Amino acid sequence: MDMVENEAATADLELIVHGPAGSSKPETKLWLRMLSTTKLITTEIRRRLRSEFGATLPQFDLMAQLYREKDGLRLGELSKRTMVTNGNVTGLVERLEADGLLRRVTPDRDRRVTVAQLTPAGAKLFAAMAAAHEGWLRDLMADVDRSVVGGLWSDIGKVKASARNHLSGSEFE
Amino acid sequence: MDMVENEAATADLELIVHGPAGSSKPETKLWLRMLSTTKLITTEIRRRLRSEFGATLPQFDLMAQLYREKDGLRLGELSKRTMVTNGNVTGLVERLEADGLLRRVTPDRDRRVTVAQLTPAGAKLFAAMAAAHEGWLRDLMADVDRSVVGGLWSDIGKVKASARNHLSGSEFE
DNA sequence: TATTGTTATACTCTATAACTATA
DNA sequence: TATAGTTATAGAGTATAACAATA
Repeated sequence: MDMVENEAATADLELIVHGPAGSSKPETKLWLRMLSTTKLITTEIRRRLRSEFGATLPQFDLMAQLYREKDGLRLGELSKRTMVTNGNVTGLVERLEADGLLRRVTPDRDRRVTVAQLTPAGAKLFAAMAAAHEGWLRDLMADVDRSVVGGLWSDIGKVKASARNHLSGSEFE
Repeated sequence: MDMVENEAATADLELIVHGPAGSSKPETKLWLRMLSTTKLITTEIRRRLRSEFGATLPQFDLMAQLYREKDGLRLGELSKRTMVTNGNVTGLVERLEADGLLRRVTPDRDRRVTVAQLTPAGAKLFAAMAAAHEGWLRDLMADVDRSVVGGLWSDIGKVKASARNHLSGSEFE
């Protein structure tokens, strides 16, 4: 990931919708800036998760939820927290279970329920991924902050100003 | 998309990596906030693009690039701008061409090159999508700004403060 | 030989809906 | 009847690498 490409891609995305820079509404500009930034970062994070840990971002998200809940979570709750549909949570969980990273348990009190929880191997792997992840972010944000964060700062100010015009009881400031 | 779910998802993502709120580094917090926000918005944008226009977000991105370049773009350039690999650009372009939204042309001066350009139908469809898109964003940002934008504002300030400690010649402010 | 695209492959994700078992 | 998950299906996206045509 290099600086030149970052800036090029950011500039492109700013201009996606309505041509010349500055012509979009503040909401749109903020959104495009966040979209380009998160795309740059997620692409790189995904690449590293895959090459170094054999994991995907959705899997990382799911494991993160379970890591915080030592007793595990029901699949429906996992679905809500990860914003992934029930049916697709089943598939995600199956792949992780096949790798020995989590297990599924059905409690006797309600046999409709399935609770997923990390195995020791899963918890260990997640801890390693999270640690690496933190370091990656520090580096990646350092790459993008000069070109993007300053712009975000400015865009957010405009969205806030714009929001004051049609929101009552604003919680800003 | 409702407010309660937005806030829940945001809160969850903030806590993904290191447990209690506030324990993560500023870069990580900003990143998690942007990730949760963009995920909420992209999910909804993708849903509406599909149901109202039969398009995907990558297709929208690609068409946006071509919309700005009436003479078209070489596939390699399209690949760079959309951050999609060459091989996958071929697939994207093929699907759009099959729908009559763009055409591929090979210039005589260099027969290795393929230039893609929107057809009139493609330009018309993109204009309609972009207009709708702008309205969707205004609504969606209004939904999330109270809970998220204020937090972004605060997080960015911390990243900037943190960056001042290891960047020379900062372009902030 | 280097460049531009294409093809091939394998997996994963996403969306939708029908279905099963349990309550 | 309602709820929790599972299964089925179809389409797209993503990553990698080998390949063909042209320069």
